Amino acid sequence: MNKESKDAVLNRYMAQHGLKSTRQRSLIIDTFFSVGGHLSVEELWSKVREQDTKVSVATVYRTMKLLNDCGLAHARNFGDGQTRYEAAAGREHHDHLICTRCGQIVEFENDRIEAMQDAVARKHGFIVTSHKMELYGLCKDCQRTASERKTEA
Amino acid sequence: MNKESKDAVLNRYMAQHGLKSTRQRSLIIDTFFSVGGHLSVEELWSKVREQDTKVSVATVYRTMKLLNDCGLAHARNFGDGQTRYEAAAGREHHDHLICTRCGQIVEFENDRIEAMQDAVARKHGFIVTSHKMELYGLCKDCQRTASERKTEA
DNA sequence: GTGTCTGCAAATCGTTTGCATAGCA
DNA sequence: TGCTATGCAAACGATTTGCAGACAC
Repeated sequence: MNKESKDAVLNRYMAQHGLKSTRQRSLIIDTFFSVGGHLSVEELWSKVREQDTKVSVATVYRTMKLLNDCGLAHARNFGDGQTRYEAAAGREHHDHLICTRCGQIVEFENDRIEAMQDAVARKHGFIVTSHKMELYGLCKDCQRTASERKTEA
Repeated sequence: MNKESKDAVLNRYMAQHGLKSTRQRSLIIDTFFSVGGHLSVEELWSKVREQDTKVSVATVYRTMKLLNDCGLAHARNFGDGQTRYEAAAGREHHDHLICTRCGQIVEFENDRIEAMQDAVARKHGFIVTSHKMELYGLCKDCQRTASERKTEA
């Protein structure tokens, strides 16, 4: 059903904007949703080229912008210099835990933090429309690696 | 006294790394700390050039990287495509409220949110070393502007 | 002196765009 | 047919780098 509503959103959006469905677009979109995670355009492009060598980066950029505009994907920026996209259809808002050693990204959500953010904003006269919260640190595995290294040294 | 410790940190860092104090570096650093706020390299460069027309952007980039490395400045990324720097010496950790209409940036800190972030991370096996939290929305003035517009329309 | 800086311009990196051609409806 | 999409390569904006001369110590 998630699948259906995704296609529905996409079809409606494309119809409303006079956009056409093409082989490349479908391939890119299918690949994006089937791979999942937080993909950079570069990564997605290489996945797509496993199916069709001729697709250009430009098309991947254009398609991801389209998915972002119709709300099916969210552009994210984790400080590594490239934009990453994540699937957004019917998903709750969430934030990220990022391991600075291995790059693993874990999603989480916490209503109490969100409520407190609103409270802080209100105190400063702001009305919050969106926010970004990223926690950087070491995941369980990398903590172990780090302590092993210390022991070895 | 803040000034003294800043210079102390800088001098120690420069001595340890065999770096030299130059006219341009001093000018850039002084300008950065005296202007304050969240400066892009471009903005800082233009301020610096009011004093010395000959300074190149490259030097400003190199100097800000230096300040960042020795911990006196923090690089920030508010999604407008350019890196912004803020003074960091002896300041508490804080987060940002950003007005999406006028670009105003307000700093705030909230220990309870930070505590909850740590708790969430722990639940996922992470140890947090740093984080980024930005709340985007409308500041008081821009809310008024927005509602006036609605009234006019 | 000698090794670090600086300015300049060229290079890079991620991303966007113009244009002629290919493709969907 | 008519209009959108694609691929390509050139254009972009922010940032970095190689190099020869300038400067600090």
